[in-house]
Amino acid sequence: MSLEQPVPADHPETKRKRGQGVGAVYDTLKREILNLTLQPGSAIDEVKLAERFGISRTPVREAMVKLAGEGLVVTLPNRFTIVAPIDFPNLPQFFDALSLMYRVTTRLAAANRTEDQLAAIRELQNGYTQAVEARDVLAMIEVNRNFHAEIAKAGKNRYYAELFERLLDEGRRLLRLYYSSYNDKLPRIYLQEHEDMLAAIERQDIEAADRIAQAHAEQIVKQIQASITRDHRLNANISL
Amino acid sequence: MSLEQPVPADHPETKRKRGQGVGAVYDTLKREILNLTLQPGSAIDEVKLAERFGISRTPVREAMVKLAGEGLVVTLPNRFTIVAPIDFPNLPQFFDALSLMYRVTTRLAAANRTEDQLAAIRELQNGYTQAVEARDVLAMIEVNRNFHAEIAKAGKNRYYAELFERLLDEGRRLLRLYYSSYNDKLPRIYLQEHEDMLAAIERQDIEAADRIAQAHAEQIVKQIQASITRDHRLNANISL
DNA sequence: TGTATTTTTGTTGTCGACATTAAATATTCG
DNA sequence: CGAATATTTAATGTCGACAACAAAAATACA
Repeated sequence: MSLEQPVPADHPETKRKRGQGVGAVYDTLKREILNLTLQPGSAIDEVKLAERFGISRTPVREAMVKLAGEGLVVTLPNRFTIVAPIDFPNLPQFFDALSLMYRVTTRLAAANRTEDQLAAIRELQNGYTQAVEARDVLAMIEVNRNFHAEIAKAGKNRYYAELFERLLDEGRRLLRLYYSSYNDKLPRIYLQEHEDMLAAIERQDIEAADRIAQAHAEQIVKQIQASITRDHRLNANISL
Repeated sequence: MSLEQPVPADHPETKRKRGQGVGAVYDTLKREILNLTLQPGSAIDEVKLAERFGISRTPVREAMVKLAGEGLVVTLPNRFTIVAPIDFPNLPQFFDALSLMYRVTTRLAAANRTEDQLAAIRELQNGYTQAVEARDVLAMIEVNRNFHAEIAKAGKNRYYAELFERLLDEGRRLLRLYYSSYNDKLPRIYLQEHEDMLAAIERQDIEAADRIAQAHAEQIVKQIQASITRDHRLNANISL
């Protein structure tokens, strides 16, 4: 089940400056993992990657170590490195942590946001609106992530922001998995919830921000869970 | 201000098996950073490390990348890697996140602990008692960290557990900084609080666990803040 | 024919060497 | 003598090569 076209070649002839190879591999791999361009569980070939980027294996390996540190890939010693599988049995814990981070970061944003940060968040909300109108699911998922990441940044707690970004990234894979086709209803609900969230942050209403964030989290969790249940039923039918 | 004797040589002649070099460097560096054996902000020499462990620079660098991913070191491109400085202006956010993780992990532990995990936690509490009796500050700090990390593990949420461990580690440096000499009063307070916490987890009293964890967090935060204030006053006097 | 052992194959983990970079030092010129 | 420039120095980031390792394939043996 390939969700995307074959990966365009990254012009290995493009001369990269010294010290940028690791970052290039890291960024590209991360994007491809979160977009499900690289299938969870699939093996990653160091040599091919090195050839693709026109560099040696050393910087490729360093990029792998970074990705492994964030749990995006898993290294099997002396064998290979695989794209981190999606850990379905772990989803309840994931949702729990995600919900808490939604709440905490939105609360803090309401308390600590500056005008500039408010504007940055609003800018992303505009981008989300455009993505909905363009029916561009990919863009919606990405902008949604950045919207909440920006709120976390405005909350000014890097520990929460970091964990939240990790959770949002992991969530991107789940959303990508279940919302590959456009569905009209959901995005509009989220749109309104984002609007309310933004308003609460603007008027620095911490308790309202908390309530809205909690509701928003529940909404999303419910949707993903429903999608998974639906998916399981489909699979069950196939095996009949 | 050296807090420890010169580092004992790690027997470079000790033949390590292939694939263990990175781990050895990582573990050793991590311990030395958290013990303040390596001073925050001090430079780390890749070549010397390679010589010390009797390996080449490649695995040393991979260990650095891992440490950098956890925020324990900071890499200055094309220059050197330094031990992560202690970010004092960031302490309020640190305390906020630490307190929340104390609460969340203790709550979850009360809800989800198995008998085995309960036993493991109690075992660590015994170790803490011994460290207090032996007036061994170093051991107290380390066992304290492991005690709470074990509680987090019993809570069965790896996202919380991971963040919490990172915070506890960072906390170790602060404690090490301010409690290098033994003070009789504090450890006994913590001892009692740990006892209460363990009891709440045992009888699966979630609300009590939460309350105790919150109080425990406040206690610790207050102590560290007081130490820092005291320290600042000392410094202020010096500059008079 | 099925199982145990050896050989082959592909990939990893590590090494020593080298070019690139930025600071430190020496040199030039006003 | 002092500031700007050139040179040296020291450490990094990267490379190509090689040996160790684990799976797969081939072979031997019961």
